[in-house]
This record gives sequence, C-alpha cells and structure tokens, in this order.
Amino acid sequence: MTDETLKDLEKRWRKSVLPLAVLAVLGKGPSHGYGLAVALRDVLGAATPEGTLYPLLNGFERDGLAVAEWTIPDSGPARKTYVLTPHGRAVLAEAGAQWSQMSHNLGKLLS
Amino acid sequence: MTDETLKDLEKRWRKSVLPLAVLAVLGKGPSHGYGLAVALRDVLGAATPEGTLYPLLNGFERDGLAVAEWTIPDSGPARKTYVLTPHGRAVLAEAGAQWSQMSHNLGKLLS
DNA sequence: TTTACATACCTCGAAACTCGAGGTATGTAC
DNA sequence: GTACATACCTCGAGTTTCGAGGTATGTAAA
Repeated sequence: MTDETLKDLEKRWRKSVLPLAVLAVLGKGPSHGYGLAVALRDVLGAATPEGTLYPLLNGFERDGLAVAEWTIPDSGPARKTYVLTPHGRAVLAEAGAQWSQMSHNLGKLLS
Repeated sequence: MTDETLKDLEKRWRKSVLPLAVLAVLGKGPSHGYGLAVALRDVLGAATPEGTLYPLLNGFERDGLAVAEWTIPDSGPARKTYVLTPHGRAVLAEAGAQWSQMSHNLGKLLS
C-alpha cells in the first residue's frame, strides 16, 4: 500500500510539471519529440509516455509557444523539430519564476 | 492569449503538487480542511478549490495517511481535524525527498 | 432583524486530461 | 530476415479536476 500511494504521489506531480519541463528544455535550444523524451527522463526521473508528450507538443504549437519544422537528418527517420517563439520564451520566464517561488515555499515546508 | 496559456501552466503544476503540499502542511501539525486551504494559498500562491481539497483529504483518510477527528470549537462550526499517521509520515519523507531531487533538476534547467 | 460575510463541511457531474495500445516508417546490427 | 533503436502519430477507456450548489454556525453592520 505504501508503495502504491507513494507512486501515485510521484506520478501526480511529475506529469503536471511536464509542460513546464518541456518548455524549459526547449528554452535551452530546439529539440524534437523523441529527443525531449530522453532529456525529460533525466530531469523528471521517469519516462514520459508518448501519448502524453506528442499531444502536448501539438498544443504548444497551437498556442503559439513553439513552431515546428520538419528536418531530414542524413540518416534515420524525419524529425519534427520544435523552436520556442518569443511568446513561448516570455511564458517560460514568467511560469518559471512562479514555479521557483512555489518550489521555494514547498521546500521550506518539507525541511 | 499569453495570460491564458500561462494560467494553464500554473494551474497544471499547482494542482499536482497539491497532495504533497497538503502532506507537508500536515507534517507540521494537525489541521482541518478550511485551515489547510488557507495555508495552501500561501504556499502555492493560489486558492485551492474545495471540490479538489475535500475529496483529497478523504483519500488520505482512506489510504491510511491521516486520521480525522471531529472537534467542536468554543465557537463556530465543527471542524474535522486531520493528523498524519506514521504511514503518512513515511510517505511524506519519501515523496518529499523525491520531489526535492526533481525540483533541483528543474531549477537548474530554468536558471 | 435581516443582510452580508467569514468560517466550515460536503457531493455531483460535465469537461479535461492521461497514457497504454496500436500503427507507420527508416537505419543498423546480428 | 529478424530484432532493436530511432521517430512520428491517434484513439479512447479510465481517471481527475473543480465550479456549482447545498448545509450550517457566528459575527457585524444596516
């Protein structure tokens, strides 16, 4: 039971921090879906299901946070590369600041 | 549009950090639903809807993370006071540690 | 006294979200 | 030719959220 509840808790915050995490990774430079999935595994400590990630990226595009471009690598399948728009950057800065504040508050509470 | 997207983002992580935040507040001492709502507003930076908070507390009780007790104050309506169980404390410690790790990672990415 | 507001609890259900499963396609290694 | 890594995508059952609505007490102003 302990493990069940604990896993739920982890899963909970991990998935909701996802949008911000994706935005933050894209803030470091353009990337594509699969590459993001790999990067996110390191940041969040767990794999991000594709069924969650791809719809999220489509949403970013739809909302004007990022623009996508198909790139054909020398070898391997085509990649859809995402680049943050200025709007995306602004949202990242604002959301990041707010998250940092909350994170700080919660950190104090946890210590 | 910016505000819309931003609000969505904030709302997103706020709600999923909720269970951990509630656990953390209860870790500091017993509290009741309404009191938690007030405390959480400070920590999370936004009000927690009652429709989210009360079912969550019921879940904590059901999962053995906390026990509830009705207390009758000298004045005002009765309060349902929640106290963490040892199990709840263990989950809080574990989940808190994991959150700190993730929070640290994301913080680095955001800076 | 009645209107308003703060405290304090709860449930319902439409809407939104998650993510496992399933599908397509290329290149490399055995 | 089979398996695996890379790389994209959608569907939909199941889960979760939270605004709206409901009950009730105490206080303070109109």
